[in-house]
Amino acid sequence: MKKNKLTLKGVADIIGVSTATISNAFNRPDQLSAKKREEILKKCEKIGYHGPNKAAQILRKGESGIVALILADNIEYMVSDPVASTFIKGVSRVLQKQNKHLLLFSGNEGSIRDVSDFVDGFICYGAPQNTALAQELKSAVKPVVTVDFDIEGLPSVNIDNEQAAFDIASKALGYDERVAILGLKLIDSPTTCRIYDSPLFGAESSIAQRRLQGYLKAIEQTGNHITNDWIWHIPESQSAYARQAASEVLNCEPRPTTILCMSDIIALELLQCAMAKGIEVPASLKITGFDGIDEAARTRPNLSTVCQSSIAKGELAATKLLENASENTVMSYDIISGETV
Amino acid sequence: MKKNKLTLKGVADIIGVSTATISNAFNRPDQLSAKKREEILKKCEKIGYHGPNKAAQILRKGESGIVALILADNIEYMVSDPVASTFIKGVSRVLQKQNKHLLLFSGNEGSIRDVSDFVDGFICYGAPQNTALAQELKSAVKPVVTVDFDIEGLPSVNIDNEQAAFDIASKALGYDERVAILGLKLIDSPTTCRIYDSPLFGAESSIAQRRLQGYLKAIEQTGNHITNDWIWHIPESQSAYARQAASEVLNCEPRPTTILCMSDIIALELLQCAMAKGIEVPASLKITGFDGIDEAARTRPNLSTVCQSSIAKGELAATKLLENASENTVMSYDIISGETV
DNA sequence: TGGCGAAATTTAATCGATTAAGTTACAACT
DNA sequence: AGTTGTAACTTAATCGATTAAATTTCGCCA
Repeated sequence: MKKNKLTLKGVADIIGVSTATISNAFNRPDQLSAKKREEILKKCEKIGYHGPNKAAQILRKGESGIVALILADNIEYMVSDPVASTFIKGVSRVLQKQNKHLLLFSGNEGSIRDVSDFVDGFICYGAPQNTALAQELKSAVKPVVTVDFDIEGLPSVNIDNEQAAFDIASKALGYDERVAILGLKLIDSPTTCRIYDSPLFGAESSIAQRRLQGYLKAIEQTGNHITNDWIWHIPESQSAYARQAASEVLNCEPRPTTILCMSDIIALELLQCAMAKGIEVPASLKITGFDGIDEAARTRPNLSTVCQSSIAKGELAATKLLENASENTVMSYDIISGETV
Repeated sequence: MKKNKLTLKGVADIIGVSTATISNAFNRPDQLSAKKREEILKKCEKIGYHGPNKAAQILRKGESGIVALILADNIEYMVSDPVASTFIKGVSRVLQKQNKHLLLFSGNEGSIRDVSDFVDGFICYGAPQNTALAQELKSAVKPVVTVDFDIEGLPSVNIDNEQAAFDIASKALGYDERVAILGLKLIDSPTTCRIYDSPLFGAESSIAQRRLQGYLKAIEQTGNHITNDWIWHIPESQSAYARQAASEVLNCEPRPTTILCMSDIIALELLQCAMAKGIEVPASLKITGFDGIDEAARTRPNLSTVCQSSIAKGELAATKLLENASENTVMSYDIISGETV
């Protein structure tokens, strides 16, 4: 932790050229002769000047090479969720390749203005819980790419959640089913519960709403029906929250014959509960998941689910941001025919 | 994405006071009357000036509120490893509480000088693979805290890896054992292999070396012995890498009676391979892990391992950095008596 | 009313660069 | 030789703040 007080000015004095020339040697090779450039760089190396101060560059150039990844839920949860962390992987892979840096930002705390002055843009993963954030994104000074939700006017990366939900549900549903749904973030409640008549969550249309629409459509088209008290709200895609819903839904009398889950984590937890109770899957209970996490393919029986590539999503989001693209992208997905339907 | 061209100077002109006063209103309440301060803040709010530009502050004040977390392996791997991501959780929890921001930095690429000018400090998690990084940390201009390894002169957070390894191995070892070790990052090789006579990895003493010392000591003290060809090197704590080593070690003739694994991920993979082969654990094969990840407690049989709190480690590392502490901290660990020894 | 000290506010230097515009040097051409 | 064009550098304004030091204001008391 030693102090090096070398500045462009100082170095310029030592070497005997102007600050502009040194700056150009580092940033704009075409502005000086290759020979002088070599010479300058070599001398800088020798006296221990490792290039222009980054903080000053950020101020002057207005760009830092830092991209903020806003995790709509808190960071704590996100890094342990397989889907989210795979997404982060994708983002970081692209950023690294382009020599950019990744700042992790919690959507549930603080304002993006805290960092807006020194980041080059935002990737927001997942629909914001607090509407203030959505508002801030809308009026952000720096470019924004949204993922897994939409905000009017901002470029986004999504799959067609409604269609995907419709597809997987259609695959599962027979003619005369009792259907339940284990939904993710459907309403504004921090605890697992049935939704009954609660208003659906979020002004901005979220993946939860889209998936729900898809499910409902499939249920209707297959001639089945469902009431709100057989729709559960789970606040986060974690086993602990899912367990409670799983237990409740499996205790219903009569028991559902098909349960549509809005994430694999939820579905796997449900599957485990069902097996512990000796319920045969899929013979007397069909289960569908959503996401296509690795673990879903490894379990026995393996899960029927919608597989989307989180890593590709991350890569695409980062690429769009860096390229300042403005259109929305709808990615493809795969319906996995597992052993649970 | 609209442009707001408000600067301190502009605001000062509008409101009719000096730039210093506005700056003080935001940063140093004691420098002006409470009344005027209120008035200024209110007016700023009205004209849409949300406080001093952060980029300029970073340059002027020399602090940004950004902490860089260097992941010695690449980010990609780290966010999916349960131990590392739990650590990140701990770090982010503390930073968030103090209104600091988290920058994720890959240890295997680029120089920390790329960010040194605009971060307030570094937390380096895990021993650097490239020695250049170790060198850079040593001479870093900003504060550094190392975790799970040591660099002379820098504050660190560790458990006593040698003692812990000794403890867990001692628990497993009987009098007349055939012992094998599945080691993590023992040598400088990107593939899984036996170490034979390869030189051990890393100039800086790493957790791998310490754990190995602990194992060897326990092996010796219990009157057993081991040769290098029964020590495996696994480059990263991932199932895929572990699988190969597990398969090899279980095919040895005669088969080891005790296998010491340097991570839970490795141990769990080994356990699974063993069970698939119909080997009875612990009756004919004892297994120990390291780390104490949640999953290790949930498997059947549950794993005998060393449990260290990654979240506490993360919190402590962040706290030390923010407090500019300079001493080393040795954290405690628990020996988990599972069903695999 | 004048004087004094503390509080409030302003002045101006500084943080460390980038870059448009201006200057100098020099080779090439008529 | 004189002109011209281009390459190579330098000058100086600017990015948007912070803060020590200087100045002004003001309350209070003799």
